[in-house]
Order: sequence, then structure tokens, then C-alpha cells
Amino acid sequence: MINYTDELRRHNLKATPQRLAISNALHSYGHINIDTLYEMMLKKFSSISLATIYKNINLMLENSYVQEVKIPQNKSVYELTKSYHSHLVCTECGVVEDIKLNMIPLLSEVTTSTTFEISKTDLVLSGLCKKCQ
Amino acid sequence: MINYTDELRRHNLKATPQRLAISNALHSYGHINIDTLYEMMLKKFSSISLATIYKNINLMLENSYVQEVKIPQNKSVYELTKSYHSHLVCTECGVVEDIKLNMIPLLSEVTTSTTFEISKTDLVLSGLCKKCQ
DNA sequence: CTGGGTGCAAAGTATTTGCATGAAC
DNA sequence: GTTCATGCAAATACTTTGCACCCAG
Repeated sequence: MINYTDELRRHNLKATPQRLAISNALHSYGHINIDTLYEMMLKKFSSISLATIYKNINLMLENSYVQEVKIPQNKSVYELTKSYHSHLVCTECGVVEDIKLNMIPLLSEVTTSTTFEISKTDLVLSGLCKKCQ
Repeated sequence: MINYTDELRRHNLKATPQRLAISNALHSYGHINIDTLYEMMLKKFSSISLATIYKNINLMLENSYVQEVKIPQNKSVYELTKSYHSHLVCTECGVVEDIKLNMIPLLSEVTTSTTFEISKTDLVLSGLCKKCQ
């Protein structure tokens, strides 16, 4: 049970019990979608509202406290903001993992072939995890 | 005005006027979201239904005739299936462009560092296009 | 002809909003 | 005390479904 009070405040978010619990759920799951997050929260706050979940996730996104990961053919999952990384998704069991990859060569390839000024890179690799192969 | 009759049949899709028009809209826009596609179709078929758009796009996705591209902080866009490529998205004007990048080095990096068996790669690069810089 | 597609209306699902109350700071 | 968060209910947005009729092959 990590205490996320300071971390929330650093992102201009009041540290309410609900937000602390959301932070911990994100931390322990790593990646979680809205529905699962709601179910988790219900265990702690039997009367929490889905609207509260949505409002908080949206605010946390605006304040860069969390990041959204769009999963091919599936619902988005959310994670606490960490240093840059890509994602591995298992098409069978749905598990999502982080992976650090060196994007520099790719980005310099982009620079030479286009006039776009890239500021963000979203890479999702889909396949089968060890267990599902 | 390309004739997509054969192309549709090759993907086990009957060549209806609506589907031919959808194919042409996808072709001329390159990347288009559901709402814009619907607006485009209305110009040709004043009584086309949004349900028809959804049913067709979903079928076309199942039959790999089109691909979905999930755009960060935006609606998904759809494109006719082409050979593998990544996407550039302008965060200002929303334009989406294709870009061919060599993913081999990256994929071999993945192989050495994980046990995942990768079958699909989705890369979206966000930034500013020439005009919006 | 026959299977599948279309449009319409209705149902279902997902997300946002307004507001009164209550908690964080 | 002031600002902002919460929970509820309602509203809105998005997507799918069922069905009668029609068209592609």
C-alpha cells in the first residue's frame, strides 16, 4: 500500500480517499480498464459512482498523472505515468506489459523521410505471451 | 472513381452500391472516422443509415478489407488494408499520414528481451505536420 | 430464386453533466 | 471558509440489434 498523497498533489490533484485507492489499483494492476477499475473500487467504496471513476480518470489524464493505452480490438487501459516505454499485449489472455525499447533509430528514420515534428510515440506490440503460446 | 467490386468480392463481401461508395471514400480520404464517413455517404445516399455504416465497417474489419487505427485522444479512423506501415498524426489539425518504417531492428530487440511472440505492430507517431508547425 | 444487405426504430452500452451535499486544505 | 470532489439521477453519445423489405449474384 503506497501512499500517493504527495504524488497526487504534485499533479494538482487533491488527495481524496477515492483517488488514493485509484492510484493503488493502477499501481498493483499495472494496466487496468475502466470496468475493472470500477469493480476494484467497489470493494473499498461500496457506493462509489462510475461517474466518479470517469471524472477522476479524465482529470488525471489532463494532469498527466495517468496515461491511456489504446489496445487494438479492446478497451483502453490506464497506467500511472512512468518514463517512456512501449507495450506488449497478449491477444489471447489480454495481459499488458511494459517494455523499454530504443526508439532513437526509428525516430531519426522519421526525420529524414518526413517533415513532421514528432513529439509522442505510441507503440503497441500484439502477440502471445509465454503462457498462451 | 475506382471500381472496388472485385476487391470486395475477394474479401467475401457483396458489392453493393453502399460498399462501393464506402470503399471510394476510404480511398480518397486515406483515413476517415465514422462520423465523417457517414456525412460523406449522406451526400450520395440521402437515406443511408448510420447502422449500415457500422455494420459494414465491422464486417470489413472482420474480413480484413479495412483496418482500424486508434488515434491518441481522438476517434479511431479507418483505412483500406494496405501493406504494413505506421502512422503520423498531427495533434493540431488531425491529419493522418502513412509512413513506411523498418521495424526489423525493433522487433529483434523485442525477441531478445521478452518471451512474447509478436504478430502485430501498431505504431502511431504524434506531432506537428509541416503546415501546423 | 436465395442469401445477404439496407433502412428504420428501438434497445443497449458507454460517457458526461448538473446539482446538492460533504470533504480537503 | 473556500474550493473542489463525491454520488446520484438524468442527459447525451455511441454502437448494436431486430425486422420487414429489397437487391446482388
